Amino acid sequence: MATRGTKNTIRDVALAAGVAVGTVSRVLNGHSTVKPEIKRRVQRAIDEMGYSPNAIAQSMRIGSTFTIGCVLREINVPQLAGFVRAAHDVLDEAGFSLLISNSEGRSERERGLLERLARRQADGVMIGPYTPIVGEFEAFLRELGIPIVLVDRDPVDWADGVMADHAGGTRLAVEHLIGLGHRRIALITGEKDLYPAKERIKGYYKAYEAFGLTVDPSLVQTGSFLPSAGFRFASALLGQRNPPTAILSGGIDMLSGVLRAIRSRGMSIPGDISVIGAGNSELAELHTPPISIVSWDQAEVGRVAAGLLLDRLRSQAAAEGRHVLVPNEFHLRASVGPPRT
Amino acid sequence: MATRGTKNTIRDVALAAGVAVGTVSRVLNGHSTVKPEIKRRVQRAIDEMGYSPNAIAQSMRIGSTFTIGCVLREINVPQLAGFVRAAHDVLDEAGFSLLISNSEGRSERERGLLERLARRQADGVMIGPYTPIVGEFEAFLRELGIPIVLVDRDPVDWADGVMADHAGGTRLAVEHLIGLGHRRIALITGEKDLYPAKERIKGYYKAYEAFGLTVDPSLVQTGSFLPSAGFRFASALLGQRNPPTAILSGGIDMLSGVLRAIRSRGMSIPGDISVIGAGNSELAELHTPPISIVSWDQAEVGRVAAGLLLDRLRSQAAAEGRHVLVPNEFHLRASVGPPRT
DNA sequence: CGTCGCATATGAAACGTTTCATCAAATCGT
DNA sequence: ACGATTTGATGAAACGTTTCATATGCGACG
Repeated sequence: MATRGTKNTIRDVALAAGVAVGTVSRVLNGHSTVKPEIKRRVQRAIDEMGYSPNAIAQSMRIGSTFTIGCVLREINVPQLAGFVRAAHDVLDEAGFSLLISNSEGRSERERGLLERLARRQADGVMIGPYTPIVGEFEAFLRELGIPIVLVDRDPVDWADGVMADHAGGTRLAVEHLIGLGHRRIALITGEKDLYPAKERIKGYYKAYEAFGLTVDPSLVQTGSFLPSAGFRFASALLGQRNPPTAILSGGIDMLSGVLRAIRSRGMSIPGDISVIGAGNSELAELHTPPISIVSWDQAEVGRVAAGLLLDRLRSQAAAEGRHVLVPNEFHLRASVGPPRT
Repeated sequence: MATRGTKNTIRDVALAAGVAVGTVSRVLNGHSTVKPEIKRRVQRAIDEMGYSPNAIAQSMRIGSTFTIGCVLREINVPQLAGFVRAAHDVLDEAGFSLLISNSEGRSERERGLLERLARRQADGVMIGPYTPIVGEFEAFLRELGIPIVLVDRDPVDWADGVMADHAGGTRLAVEHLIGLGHRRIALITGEKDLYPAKERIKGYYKAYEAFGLTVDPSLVQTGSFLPSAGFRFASALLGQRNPPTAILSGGIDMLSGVLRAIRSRGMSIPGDISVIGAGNSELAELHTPPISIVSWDQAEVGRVAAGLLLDRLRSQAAAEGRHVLVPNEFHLRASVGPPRT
């Protein structure tokens, strides 16, 4: 209840209760046996002076900070915020705090942030790095000495990972389009060596193969997940001599750029072009017409990532990395129709 | 470069360099004078063993953690994520880390999270509490002993604050509607004692007064900022015997609910009803028709919040709380038209 | 030539916990 | 009633830093 100007310590509590600091500590941590009468006395002292233990000092002693770091490209995009939110809930429940940061997809920032997390003795890290996890950067990650969960990245055997099955979802979507008669289907997505882009391309090719068709490589545009890239790629594709009849927007926040590009050319959806996005959003749902999407449960990805980390922290067993694949679904909405003939 | 299995400490560095730990510390912190030759020797030892200081131990000693906490209702809504993002950038620049958490607008969670931040010795907190800042909760906040920046809440003299001028923006919007001939304008917004709601109501009334009109109180629906409330309130209003001809959605993530409600009744915008949202979003921008909005610069709010906190940390001077009002603008888009007569 | 002062390096204390080896007191069995 | 055992409290060490009061070496000055 009461509060001094100056923070009081376990020593003050011990003094007030007339016991040794060790005893207060045992009471605080419910350790072994403390005589009920002493326990009450200590408890009362604690309550009266509104004492609560200094977590930094505890961390220093026990070597664990109950802090998890999270390094993503951009927490400002709703999908990733959804991931963070879900992971937060799981961690919070377990008494862990979440330290977040934006890498902006820049390599040196990713390194810097991770070094900071290591210095701060974070107990674990969730990260979806843009730096390729090979060679020097891979060594760097391993030597950090912190359990890592990779988020939507190629699985490695020395770390846990969660991924969404972009290949599967993309394949469903493309097959649907082909079934409708589309033969010129564009796929735009991010840096092509990054898992989500790579998998979408893979799914795209598989669909074409399944129908015995050959891909026009000029219809696959890759390089950046940014909305601005969505606009740029879509504009370029639509301006071609022989434009696509359908566009797959293969990045969680690229859809708005693609829609702007279509709109700026005065084209209609799905009359002039069919559109499919990646990841659900209010935009996709409430757009006119509603945009079909390939989607997965972002919250589930967050929960799994946090869960894997907690598991690893509990059982120090340095088992092999575990990898969880979250399924992808194709949601058909009015933005998809047969190609204009 | 090299890395031992076990983390090495300043002691190891001292040993390797053949100096005392104090000397290593002085080198690390660029303190006073160290003979160049010694400095080189120490630096080399540091580099060779890839040593980096344990931030927890540093915090313990110097009493500062370089950590800022952030407690919001829901980081999953893009507007708030935008706030977090901007604040993060400013803090990151200054070497601070950001600890985030979701209060879900629940009082006991807010308290719990703040207690946790205090235990962790956070250097400051940014918070937009849902618990009214009076009486016991106010005392609790003050006694936390951590600098606080209130985000979009009523200003108090003992803490800094950033607010958006919702009253001004709402007034502009309502005046525009009245000017177009609207007389039955609905305002839906959150818990009516919370700053953003209260201000919007204030602006709404001011606009009516400015035109010498009287308000039909049944058109002002308050109680929750959730999208689901947007749907509920809008549905109720549209179902009235004498429905409004315009709706102001007075909550950053209520618009989708309002739009769903309008859609579910098969009404057209702006033919049957004019719509204005709060806070810009891809949804508002790319909707058909685009939705007019009352908006403010969320990133600016985040930057200011972080800036106020850093200022306060630097100059321990316990000056009075400073308060920054971020302006609101009305963006007219196609979702607004004259009322059907 | 002795002493003062300055430049630098040292070692120990301190930050607030937890834990562990002791130690004192109480309880038990015979 | 007395040694053996258990129960429960104690005090100090340890975690990895920073900092501060000393200590040492060295050139300069009277």
